[in-house]
Amino acid sequence: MAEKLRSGAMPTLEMVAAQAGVSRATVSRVVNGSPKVSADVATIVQAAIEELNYVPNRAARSLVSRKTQAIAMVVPESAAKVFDDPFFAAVVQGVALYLEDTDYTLNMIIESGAASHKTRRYLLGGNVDGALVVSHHTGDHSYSELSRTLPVVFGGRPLSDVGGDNYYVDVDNFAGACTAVEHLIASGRTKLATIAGPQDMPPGVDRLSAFHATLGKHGLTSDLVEVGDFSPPSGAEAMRRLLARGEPIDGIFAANDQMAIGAYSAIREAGLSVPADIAVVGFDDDNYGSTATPPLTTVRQPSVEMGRRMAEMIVGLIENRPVDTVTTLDTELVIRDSA
Amino acid sequence: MAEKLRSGAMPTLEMVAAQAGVSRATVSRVVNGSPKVSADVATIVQAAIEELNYVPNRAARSLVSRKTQAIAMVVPESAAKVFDDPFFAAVVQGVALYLEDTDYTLNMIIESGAASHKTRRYLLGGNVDGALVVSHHTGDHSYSELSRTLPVVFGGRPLSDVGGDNYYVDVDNFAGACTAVEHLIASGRTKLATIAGPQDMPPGVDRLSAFHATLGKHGLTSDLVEVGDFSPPSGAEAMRRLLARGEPIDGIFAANDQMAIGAYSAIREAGLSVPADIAVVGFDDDNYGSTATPPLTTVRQPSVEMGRRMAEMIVGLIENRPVDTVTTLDTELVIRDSA
DNA sequence: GTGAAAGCGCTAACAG
DNA sequence: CTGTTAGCGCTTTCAC
Repeated sequence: MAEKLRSGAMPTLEMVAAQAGVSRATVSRVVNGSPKVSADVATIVQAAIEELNYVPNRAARSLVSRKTQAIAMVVPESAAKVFDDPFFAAVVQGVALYLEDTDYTLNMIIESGAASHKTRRYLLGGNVDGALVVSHHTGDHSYSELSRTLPVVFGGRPLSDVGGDNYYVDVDNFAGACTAVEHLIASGRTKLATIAGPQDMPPGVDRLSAFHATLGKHGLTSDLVEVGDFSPPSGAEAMRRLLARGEPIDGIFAANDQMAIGAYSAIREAGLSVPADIAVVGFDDDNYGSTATPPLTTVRQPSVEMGRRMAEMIVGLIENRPVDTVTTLDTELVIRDSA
Repeated sequence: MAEKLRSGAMPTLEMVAAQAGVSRATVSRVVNGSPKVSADVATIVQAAIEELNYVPNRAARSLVSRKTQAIAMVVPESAAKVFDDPFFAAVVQGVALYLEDTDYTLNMIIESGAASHKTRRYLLGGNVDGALVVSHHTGDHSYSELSRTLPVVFGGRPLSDVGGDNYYVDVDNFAGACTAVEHLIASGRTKLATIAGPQDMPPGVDRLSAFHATLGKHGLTSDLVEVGDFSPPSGAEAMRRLLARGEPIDGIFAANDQMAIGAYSAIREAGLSVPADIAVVGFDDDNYGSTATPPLTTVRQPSVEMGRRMAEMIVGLIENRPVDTVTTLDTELVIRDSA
């Protein structure tokens, strides 16, 4: 055994066993915290582990346990989007933060267009124990089928939750949008308009219906609705169309901050000012809004928390713990200077 | 062998061998593209692989090859920073995009403060073949020592590159800042000031020295320098201090966009306007600047490309290909409305 | 060119 | 409680 100990390479379980004068099985038990090991032996083994600075080999462990201790995070292809949307970074952060305290590893996969097939192969190839799919804005659940083979948790409500068997965590878009519109009304604005998000995305749909619902609740109505694609330019366009209608507008609810910022410029172009002439409230609370002039009143969504929950959920699923199918997170109105 | 084929589980190399009527060794050779396999046999095997939808088991492969085919991406702890700095998201994206075409997997590790020890353990525990460390703004290379044991590539020049043996890719901060200041001068501004970044971070240092150097080149000088910490509020503070000096200023170069945006508000507070009274140019070209009013003239740094290069570098290092120690990326002046 | 055999480091029955 | 015995799925000499 002396020969083995002298090896400068990474220490193996066997070396620890030799060092501690026990069998590999015992070392394995200690490493895995098995209860059936006498305290003293455990101590000896622990010492040997420390001394040798032993770290279990993941590959070997995976091979036999059929578990990879890895979780994939699939981010939609649209390279540009990941780059422009601070939301993703926040979610990833939440996930990583949660996983930090577990034995799981986070494998990032950014879908590069046509490589979707490759991604599937990877996910189904036994490379990970579970997958997290962020489809927040798109509601695209083309990975739904995967969940039959692999635990999958989505970020954002599926567009069509057929079967209702998808696990996901989402933000309460409807309620959040309601508080936004309520705020506008509470501050005395009555001629409201909205820049809605794409109507094929859950957040787009929910935030718009909340607009109408809240108006209705106060005996108001509005057909001043223009749709954008969540980008700043689209927000500006939508605002111009709204203004072009010639009807009076004193408050606008934009389905996200980026579009709200776009609206700012259109409003200024028209010689109007925020919030004196038109109050604006957005949704998301990303840095587009917080650093704008004037700082944007908006609805904050707990992105980091969302990531954390997704991670918690997938781990629970992997380890066969009971997990709620859907988790809905609350939003919070952040009042700044635009409304 | 019939029994084995009927298994619904993941197909193994052995099953493919049986299906193709060859030995496992041969299948392995085909899978790994070994040249010494007759074309016809290779075809048969390929067919079997297709038919069974075989995907090699990573763990098993790693176990014997001593390679994990995984690369870690270590992002500094400061949770807030990752969230606020679009730069990170872009770099991660670049890395993921490059790796997409390789057989490597990206393991994201966000350092949660004290867990640094855990991270080291993970990196040294043979879990990855190499590591990418993003220390862009901080220049913190506390992982330098690791590179003696594991291939490591840094994002951003080390604060002190002792030994000069660190591999890293960086952006040409000095040259970039020069173009910014040149632009200011070219547009007729002569009373220049700068909001510098922290002087314990390479970008902070380089961008400031470029400011002085460019001024000098044109026979100008300026002691109108205030330091910020790269955040919007710090930019506002710095601008106020600059203004409070009472000396005339008609152009300011901010070491990054976030501080430039902060400066905007301080300038407005003072009843001045951008760019009429004071021209402003930033650095980074993130969405803080592009969506501001007026849109910020700035120096774009190729963040995605930086990630791509880092990935390329680490893979090269892992596979023992000759790799340049340092890669410096060029920047580009983006002229918008603020200067 | 192709097959046989020997593990890689670890866990999991199964005996004692 | 602890040791023995088999492999997990794959690569890789070493013969043929």
